[in-house]
Amino acid sequence: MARKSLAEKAESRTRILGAAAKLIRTNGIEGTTVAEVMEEAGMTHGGFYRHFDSKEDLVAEAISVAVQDALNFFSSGDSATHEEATAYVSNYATKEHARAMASGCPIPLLSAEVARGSDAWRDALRAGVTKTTKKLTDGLNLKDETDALVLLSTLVGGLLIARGVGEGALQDKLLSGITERVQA
Amino acid sequence: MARKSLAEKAESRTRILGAAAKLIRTNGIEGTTVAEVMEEAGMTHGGFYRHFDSKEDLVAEAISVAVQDALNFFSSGDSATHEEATAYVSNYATKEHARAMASGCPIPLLSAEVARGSDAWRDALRAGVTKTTKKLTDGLNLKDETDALVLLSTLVGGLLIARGVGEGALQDKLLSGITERVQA
DNA sequence: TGTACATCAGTGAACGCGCGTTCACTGATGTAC
DNA sequence: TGTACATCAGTGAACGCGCGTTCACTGATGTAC
Repeated sequence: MARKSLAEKAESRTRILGAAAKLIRTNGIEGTTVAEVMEEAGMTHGGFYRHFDSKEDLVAEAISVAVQDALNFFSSGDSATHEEATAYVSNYATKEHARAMASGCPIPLLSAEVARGSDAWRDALRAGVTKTTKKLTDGLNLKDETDALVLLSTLVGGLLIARGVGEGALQDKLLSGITERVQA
Repeated sequence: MARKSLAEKAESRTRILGAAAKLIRTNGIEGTTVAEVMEEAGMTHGGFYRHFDSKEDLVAEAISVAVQDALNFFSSGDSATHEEATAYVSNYATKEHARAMASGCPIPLLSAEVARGSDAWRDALRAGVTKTTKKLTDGLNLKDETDALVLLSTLVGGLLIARGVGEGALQDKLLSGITERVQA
């Protein structure tokens, strides 16, 4: 295949990152292959290294993309409206979110692998946690960011456990319990 | 090598499961190889299939072992003393626990992979969540198991995020915030 | 209780396979004049 | 503005490697008599 224009290259890169952000959440980082990502982006695997130095490199950027996806739930800027923040909280611990891995919050899906991964991966995830914390603190008028971190922990832990135990009575009790007790 | 006695075979099996329970928490399920597990157990990889049908099989049992490890924090039986339960809670969201992957709580370490895995894996994890919930409900005199599930979610989510963002100011704020606000 | 022999725990080499990465190649794009 | 040519995005085959699993082999264990 012949050379593509710079604009097309930029579009390819965006497609690769989007595919990776989706696949690492669905199948995990180790469970996602470079070839799969490229196929999902509509290309063959050989061209991958025109865009990224390594899979590790791709993953670092894909985490940032997944984090940004999640933050796009809020209006742009550093703050959030009260409506956005309460909607974020009440949509978090739900069956729909538990099932939606490809587009779900990256924190419960990726944290364990990121913990064992590179500094760049943790940097990308930390940026997401920090920004989400700011949104919640602001939107819910919490007294400090620590309150938002604890709230986020409850949501993330609840969703993680809900997925880990699988669908059924325990998951239902857990998800409804979280949503109930977390409403401000 | 010659045949081993039945007693020796049982000891080998126990060593393999112990090694697997430790390694899957340290390196993840996908990040753990059969050869590594066997080496950690003091054997070569070829003998593995005298004990387990497949890696998936081993992992299902290893999750149960890891879960039992965590429950051994409590005295035996279904209930727990108040001291045990408060100690469990106050030791959970700590730097020590965040660093101790090999012997740490399996829930934050394994849930994401288990969610994508087999029914047997989820069954093993669900048993752990259910038993831990009972211990906390009982030991802390909570009004119902849902309260215990929400508490466990906060602890698990907090530890998960702490590891995901890595050591530093945010992790410190998160861990101390959880421990503070979770004391009954 | 002793003997004969079938069983099988563990070894180490080998299997097929899929991984991340590299490479020669193509021809349109980008650029120097 | 047009021309000549160097660049390089993407292809598809190939690389070395490590994975889960299989297998022939060994000799002490377990068992049938």
